[in-house]
Amino acid sequence: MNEYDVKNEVTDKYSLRGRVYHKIRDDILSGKYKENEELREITIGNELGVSRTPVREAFRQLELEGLIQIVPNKGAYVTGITVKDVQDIYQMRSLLEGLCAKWATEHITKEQIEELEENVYLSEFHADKGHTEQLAELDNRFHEILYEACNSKMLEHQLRDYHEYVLRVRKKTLAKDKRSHDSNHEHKDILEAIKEHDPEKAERFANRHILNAYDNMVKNGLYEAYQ
Amino acid sequence: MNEYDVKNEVTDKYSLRGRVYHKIRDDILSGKYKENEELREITIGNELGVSRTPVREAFRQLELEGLIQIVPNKGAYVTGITVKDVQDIYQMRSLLEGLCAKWATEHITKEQIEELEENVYLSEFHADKGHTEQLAELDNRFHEILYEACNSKMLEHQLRDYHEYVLRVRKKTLAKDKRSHDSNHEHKDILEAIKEHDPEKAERFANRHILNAYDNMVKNGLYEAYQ
DNA sequence: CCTCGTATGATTGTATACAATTATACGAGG
DNA sequence: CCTCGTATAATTGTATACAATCATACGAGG
Repeated sequence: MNEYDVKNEVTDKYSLRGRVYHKIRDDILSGKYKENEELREITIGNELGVSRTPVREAFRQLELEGLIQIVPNKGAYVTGITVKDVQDIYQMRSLLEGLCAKWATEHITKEQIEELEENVYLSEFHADKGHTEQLAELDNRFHEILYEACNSKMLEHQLRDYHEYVLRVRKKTLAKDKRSHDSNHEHKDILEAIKEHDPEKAERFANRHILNAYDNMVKNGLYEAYQ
Repeated sequence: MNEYDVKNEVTDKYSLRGRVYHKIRDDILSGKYKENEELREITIGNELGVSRTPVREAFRQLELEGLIQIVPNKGAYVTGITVKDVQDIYQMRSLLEGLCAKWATEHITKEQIEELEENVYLSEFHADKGHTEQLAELDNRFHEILYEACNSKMLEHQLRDYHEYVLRVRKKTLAKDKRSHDSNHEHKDILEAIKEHDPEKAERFANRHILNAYDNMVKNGLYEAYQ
């Protein structure tokens, strides 16, 4: 985790705006707010015990993300996230995670490779034991290392965004024992390709990895909440 | 242009926040604000004749885009955009524009195809005449149609973002007569693949199109402003 | 009964006041 | 001379007051 994110985390934790932002975001992603529902600044402010100012700032961010739509002088309306949105993001992520793995192959450090190796090793252990919480954390970290290693601020930023977007869905997916072993194996493949300095191979494995995660999700009907 | 964007345009035109947001954004992208420069709410507010409130809201959006970094209780610092950022975005765009063309092939309407045909035809004319303004507009529109046709809110949103990002650079690139003809030809190739209902072919052509645009930009050293 | 205009209330847009936090300067103590 | 702590100034964070805008209700006029 780099400096940028540490600071963002601080913001989110300690500022009202950050808390409001995440609260609304979660409520939209979790389906608490329905499509086209109108969000009133004062109502949400009262619910969270803050004034309109932090709520407004949170609205502006959510608008930019496309989660709500603001009509001037009128109101904020939930855009929400559909099954198709999740599906599309997985397709887009597949391509970009591939690019990330490719670039990471060319820029990764010794230390990062070692952390990936440790990560893969530990994941195997926790998968055997069925420790879903730790698995989710390790999976996060595996991808996070690649994001850092790809040496592209833009790609890193983008993939983190998508990653967060599908985090809820992904966590459920990994809860399935079978998938967690497959996922580990795919991580191992990506790591091997990186160690062999074969960027194209790493790209293909990473592509496949995301698509497999998506297929598994569909097969298990684990994204019904997003209808 | 869909309903969503019409409304956003209204926002940007008539609200102080929208104007402030675009002003700062342009100033960062054009290099007026240097890397790591501190942006003070009150200073910018005074410059634009508005209070801190709209400035703050604009800051929040810029932070989410990664153009500035906000340190709590301290200040906002310009992250800026480097040559490498532009380069990376072109690589990412290449993949996503490919995906967009692929999906567009599967969902495009008769009317959209007709508009593309008209677009390509008109572009040839303006390229001959050296009408750079119209060419830029037509090029925008060509990609815009594909974004609409791809039938994915997420991908559409993302590509519009990137497109805006590199707009300044791209406009300069098209000013070169040679490139504008090549670009038109590539547009024609994409359109033909779509008409043949060959998604993979459309994807490859779109991939190539963006990479060519990038290569041309590098070759002409047209992105020096972003050093 | 319908249409249009106006009045009224609700909501967002903006400005500003005040609180909290941070950085800096400066002096006491060692 | 250096270190540490405190006071002060500057800046952001938040709340609130007021302005502008929009939606609705209602009544006059046809």
